[in-house]
Amino acid sequence: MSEIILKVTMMDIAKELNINSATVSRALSNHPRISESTKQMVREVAKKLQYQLNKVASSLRSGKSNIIGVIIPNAEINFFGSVLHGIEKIASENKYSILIYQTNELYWFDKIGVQTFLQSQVAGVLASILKETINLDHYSEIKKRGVPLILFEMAVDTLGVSSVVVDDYAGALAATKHLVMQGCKRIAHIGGQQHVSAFKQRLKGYVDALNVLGIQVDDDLVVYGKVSIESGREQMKKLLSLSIIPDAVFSVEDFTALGAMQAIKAANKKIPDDIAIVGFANEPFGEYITPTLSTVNQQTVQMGEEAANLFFKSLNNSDTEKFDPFKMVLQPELICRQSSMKNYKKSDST
Amino acid sequence: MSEIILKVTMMDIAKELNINSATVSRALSNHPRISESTKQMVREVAKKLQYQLNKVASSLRSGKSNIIGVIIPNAEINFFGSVLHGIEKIASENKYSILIYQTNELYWFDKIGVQTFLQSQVAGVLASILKETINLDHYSEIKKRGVPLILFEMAVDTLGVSSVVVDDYAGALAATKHLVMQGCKRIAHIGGQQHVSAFKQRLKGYVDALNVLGIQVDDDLVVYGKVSIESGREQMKKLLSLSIIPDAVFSVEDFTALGAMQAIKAANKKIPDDIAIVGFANEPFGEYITPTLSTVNQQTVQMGEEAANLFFKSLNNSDTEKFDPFKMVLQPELICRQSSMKNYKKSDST
DNA sequence: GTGAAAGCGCTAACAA
DNA sequence: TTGTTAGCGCTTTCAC
Repeated sequence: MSEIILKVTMMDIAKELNINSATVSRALSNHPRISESTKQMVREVAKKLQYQLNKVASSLRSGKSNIIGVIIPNAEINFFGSVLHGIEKIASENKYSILIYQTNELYWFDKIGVQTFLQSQVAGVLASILKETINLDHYSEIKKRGVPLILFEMAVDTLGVSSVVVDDYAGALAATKHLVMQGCKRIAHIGGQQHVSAFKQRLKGYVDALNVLGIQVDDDLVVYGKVSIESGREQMKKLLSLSIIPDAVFSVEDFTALGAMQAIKAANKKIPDDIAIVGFANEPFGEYITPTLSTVNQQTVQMGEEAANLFFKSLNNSDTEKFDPFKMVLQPELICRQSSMKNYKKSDST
Repeated sequence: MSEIILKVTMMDIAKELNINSATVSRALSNHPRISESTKQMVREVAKKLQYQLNKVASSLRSGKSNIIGVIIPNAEINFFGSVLHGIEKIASENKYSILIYQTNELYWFDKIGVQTFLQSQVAGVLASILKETINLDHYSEIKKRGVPLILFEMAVDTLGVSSVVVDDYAGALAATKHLVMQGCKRIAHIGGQQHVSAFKQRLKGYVDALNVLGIQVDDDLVVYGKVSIESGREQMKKLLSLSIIPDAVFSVEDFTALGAMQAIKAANKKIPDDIAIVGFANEPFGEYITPTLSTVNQQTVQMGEEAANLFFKSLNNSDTEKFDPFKMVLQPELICRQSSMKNYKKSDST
């Protein structure tokens, strides 16, 4: 149990077999010009001595590493845990490891994270950049040093790097159309901070859906708040105080939708019969509340997978030619649950 | 924008200043016996040339790395995202980076993860071992190679390593006592798979709480299922079919509790008036369902932080003396919400 | 098909 | 206070 395994190197294997350490290296990496018999012997001794490759030395010598750096705001947030899962899955399949760094949405941390990754000689960086971005110099430094950079969740066109984002506009369009199809006539929108482009796109989708379907957009029915339960509650109260209240709400985000639902219930209105509601983000709780919340799924795991895939593609292409930045836009999925289904079958869900 | 930063080494700085690269190394690491003026000059040139330390070379030479490997089942699961957040926070504060690996609860992945970490020369490994563990040889190999190993969520006494766990017994005790204090007389328990020690401890806490308070444990009121909504629903139906139904349920886990709540509602019983209920895990949804779910908080972020702290402690102590394995037991926190508060104030929560 | 030798970029022991 | 030298463990020319 407590015996200690000493450091064993290729040199040790070479000595044991009276061969050169270069041959050992070649044998272990399955070099074509090494005889099967030698490979066999080397593998046996390696196993006997419990040899483990020293990736640090290997990486230094070859100038290549198989580590990808991932920058996220916070691993505790469901969205990023999911993306991380997707990234690690693909990386793992390609025998790459994942180094993570949390920015906590702070510029300073973000900058240190990038620097640490660069010093660690990562093969690439996958990052979700800050919502409030002042300065992107540290990101262009990644590019300048020849390290592939892929963005997810947010795209920054000026950086000239590939990115994976979800089509917020299409999601909002689908959600709003769905409410119209349910027979809703006065559809309100609780919007988010308009300097966040995703929230702006969702507003645009809402407006365009109504326009396309020949419904006049009523400015009174569009209110703005932050992404929080409290804010949703407040904004909904405003909507409920209108002379003619809405019969549906498309909310920019699930937590805001939750707050709105609380306000609707407090006003003794029925969901979805009096007011139908659709959120955005597919937060896990939506499936468990009463009524269950219709929402838009952002394909988070797929986002991570595609970001990782883009990285591996850029690895292969960089050998031959310049790899053009590619913006991958994932199509979100409308999830219709009780909160927006006027004729839903009552179930025993909570 | 598109200019390229060439690889610049300590040698480049040394040449520029006509000094030795060893002096550069010492200056940059703030060695005490280097003059302030030299340090100043070196730092200036380093900045001018946009020098970045090559941690791979540094690590190979010094034999030390500042990377910690973290093994978790799945980053998508809330619990582990939280723990990861805690670990990364402490690691980051100590200028360490985090390499992650997901096992997906598969032995084979687990083994590969450990091997990858060892090859990457990590300074330590923090791991949540598999629920169903057959073979722990790869974990004892970590120890044999002199790499500190800390377990979280699950402890394995035979491995002789430090661990951070939550006191399941105390949590169950508190939850059950709370139900008694609410005036409940017939308290049922929906248990989990009894080969999982955490679930066993929760059953024990339930039994002991009743015993201590002089309440006879009724075997009919203890049922077992898996950790899932469906299972909770099924087990609750069993309890509801008893000739005298329970007036409270302590459920082994929040999802099971959610299923139970659905079954109670389907049977047209009121929560908590007819049947009060407490879960375990503090899943986010508990705050948002109707009624809000009382539960036991497992201190996940703190678990990660303490695991990382234990690692850093073992780093310091290993220099002087053998570091004794230490089992840190976190005290869980009972969160009383509507589902168990017989006299709760009606609020507008959803 | 294998060996010899050099060197990736850094740090640490030993000199001076 | 700084320089010299060696070498961490590996891979990769260039030989043969």
